Amino acid sequence: MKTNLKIKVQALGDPTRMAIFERLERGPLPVGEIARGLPVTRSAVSQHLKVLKIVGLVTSQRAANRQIYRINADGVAGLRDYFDQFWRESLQAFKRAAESSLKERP
Amino acid sequence: MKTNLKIKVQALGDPTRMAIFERLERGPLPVGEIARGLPVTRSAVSQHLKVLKIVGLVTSQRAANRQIYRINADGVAGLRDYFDQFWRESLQAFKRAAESSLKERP
DNA sequence: TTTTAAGGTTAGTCTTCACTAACCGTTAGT
DNA sequence: ACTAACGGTTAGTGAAGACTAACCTTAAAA
Repeated sequence: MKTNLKIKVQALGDPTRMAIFERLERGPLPVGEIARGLPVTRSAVSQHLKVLKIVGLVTSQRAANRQIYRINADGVAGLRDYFDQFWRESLQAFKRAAESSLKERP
Repeated sequence: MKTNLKIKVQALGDPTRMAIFERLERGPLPVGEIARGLPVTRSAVSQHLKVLKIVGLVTSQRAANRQIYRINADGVAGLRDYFDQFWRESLQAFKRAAESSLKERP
């Protein structure tokens, strides 16, 4: 599942998609509601939601006429875990580097 | 500092930049070493490193001829914290939604 | 001093992709 | 059945930016 992480980051790399993503943080919303307040057309929002859904950052569920989108918490957890792991690894690398440079000039 | 988060994600949204970023996970490297093994020229790598540096994901330090790049752990921690916070918030929103729908059909 | 290697910068090209407009299907209300 | 609202899809366009090539500076080695 590590492969998916890159395309998730890639998906959020677009500012509009990031804005949509943040709009869903507080709870599920229909497409029209998401589009309201964004400086792009509903069509653009729809396309972005499609991408976010494909990469696993949101899910959708229809209620009659409406399509309700919500955050996929598991997808977000994956991102957090990735950066947490990355952070740990780079910190460890930093320690190793500090120790070896300490040996060079004791 | 929350503003920086978006441009950090935006920076990592580019696959090549992500590859460079991951290349530095295990420890600091000079530019040439980073470029080695990547399917782009050293010039491209240099430009990408400039972006990563501006957004605060890497730092650089010169050693004689070479420019050594390393991960900025604080920058990564910011990303992790953001997604962790986002994850918590969306989970909470999910619980709220589940509870209210429970009241509707008891 | 000349040479070699390392890295940053710039100009220009080319590809990617975000966006709009127009259209279609679907559902609920009249 | 007709209408209105909600969403998804497509084609075409435009702009952002990733990339290369050429050039520059700097530092160490010859």
